Amino acid sequence: MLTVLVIDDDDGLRDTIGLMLETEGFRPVLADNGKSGLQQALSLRPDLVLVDLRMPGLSGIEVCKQIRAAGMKTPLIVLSAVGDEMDKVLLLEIGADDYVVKPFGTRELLARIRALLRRSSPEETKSVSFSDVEVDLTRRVVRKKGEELKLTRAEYNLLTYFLQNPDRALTRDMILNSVWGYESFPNTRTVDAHVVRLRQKLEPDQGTPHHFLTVHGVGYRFLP
Amino acid sequence: MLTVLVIDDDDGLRDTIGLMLETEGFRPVLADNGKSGLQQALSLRPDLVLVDLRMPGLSGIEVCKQIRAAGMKTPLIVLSAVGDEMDKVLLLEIGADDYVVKPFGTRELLARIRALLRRSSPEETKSVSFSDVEVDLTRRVVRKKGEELKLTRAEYNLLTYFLQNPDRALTRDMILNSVWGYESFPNTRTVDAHVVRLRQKLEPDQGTPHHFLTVHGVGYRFLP
DNA sequence: CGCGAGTTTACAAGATTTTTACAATTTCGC
DNA sequence: GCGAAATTGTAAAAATCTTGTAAACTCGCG
Repeated sequence: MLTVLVIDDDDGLRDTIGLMLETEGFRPVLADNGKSGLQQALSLRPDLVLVDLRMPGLSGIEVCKQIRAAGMKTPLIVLSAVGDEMDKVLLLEIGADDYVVKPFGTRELLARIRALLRRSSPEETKSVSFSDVEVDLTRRVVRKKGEELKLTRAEYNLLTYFLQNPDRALTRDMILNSVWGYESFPNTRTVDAHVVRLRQKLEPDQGTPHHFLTVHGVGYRFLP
Repeated sequence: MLTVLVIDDDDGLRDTIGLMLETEGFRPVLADNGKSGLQQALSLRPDLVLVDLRMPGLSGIEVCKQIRAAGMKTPLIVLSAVGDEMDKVLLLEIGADDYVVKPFGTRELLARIRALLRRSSPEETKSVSFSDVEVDLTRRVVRKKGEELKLTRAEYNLLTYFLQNPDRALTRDMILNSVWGYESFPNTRTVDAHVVRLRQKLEPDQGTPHHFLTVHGVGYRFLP
């Protein structure tokens, strides 16, 4: 019998899912916050984890990351609310395998659980691409026209941030906060310096950016 | 008549397998938990053992290890649930010979049992290799160009962790968590120290790593 | 005690990040 | 359109961070 860990602070939803899993032949284990959920994930080693993205305390993002940081490869489904920005890149960044947007039917959730369990055994390589650039999220390697090229940590982080926010005007402050975090306070010009290097390394047409566009007076916009 | 020991906590499955074995001309012996299964394995000396990986109490992993620790060479098949990470290295680490993913058909299980009995008579050595390095998982010995070299316990554990996670960017924390476990909290630089020694002992081209690559700002990546 | 394995420390070498300075470009009032 | 002011591009210098490595240290054990 397969154990499914459900981490969600919404009591009603958590119980609903638990009941559904039980009737469908799974063994549900419930956690009502990120901290205890993470502990159970690590000690229990469940066959699959469902985790709510938005929780007080330890967020779903953190839970996912730490589960992966502990070396566990357990299939992981994120439950996200409607407004949440949820894309493939963020998903892979935090190590999740799939996501379901609330509100969802139990049928849909079940289908995704089964699908994930079915395909989770063979190791998939996870990558996203745009134009002639391919970003391999598990290897942390970037290829342009198939040939591997080296990005530094900041460049790589910036790139994945752009990938997570395609076609949106992003201020330098937004970028700094998201990519550099709240701890460090670099000059906003730092962003420019790194964008320059991304362009040098990734733009197909040197001299005229096609992907990393500048939004004058604001910041940048990434166009896949 | 060949005796087959079945260790599984799932009553239905255990009985199904038992029945199947009986009709196929084997003598099945059933155990519903790891502890009694291990005892029976040691006292009964069966010709083959089927063991469920995930059981309360003594897990299948432990059962396998202890059977091997007791010096028994009995063929051993692991029954694993879908989500379980099950690769050649782990399999050999714990001393199992084959595995079947649940749910499985009795035909498939039977075929594997027969195949294993057929080839289990001649002593097989179990190893994985990369470049000119050969890792003998049963003997816990590493050879480079055929010549045996000594790895310490930590070095060996780190190496097998790399072997289990080829071609993936691994953070120092992931490595620490998986190789050193949650109990001890060594400095992350400890990882570096051990990687250095693995490189010194295993890299063919001293000075430029071909297998133990560093991912600057992140950790390491092992390339077989 | 002395040994061996494992861990930490220290520091040099190297890589990356940030800042800086100046050139190029864009914006905007006229 | 013109020119000043603001903004951005860019390369190179400066500051910081990371890693490789060896040596020092710790710990358990015969």
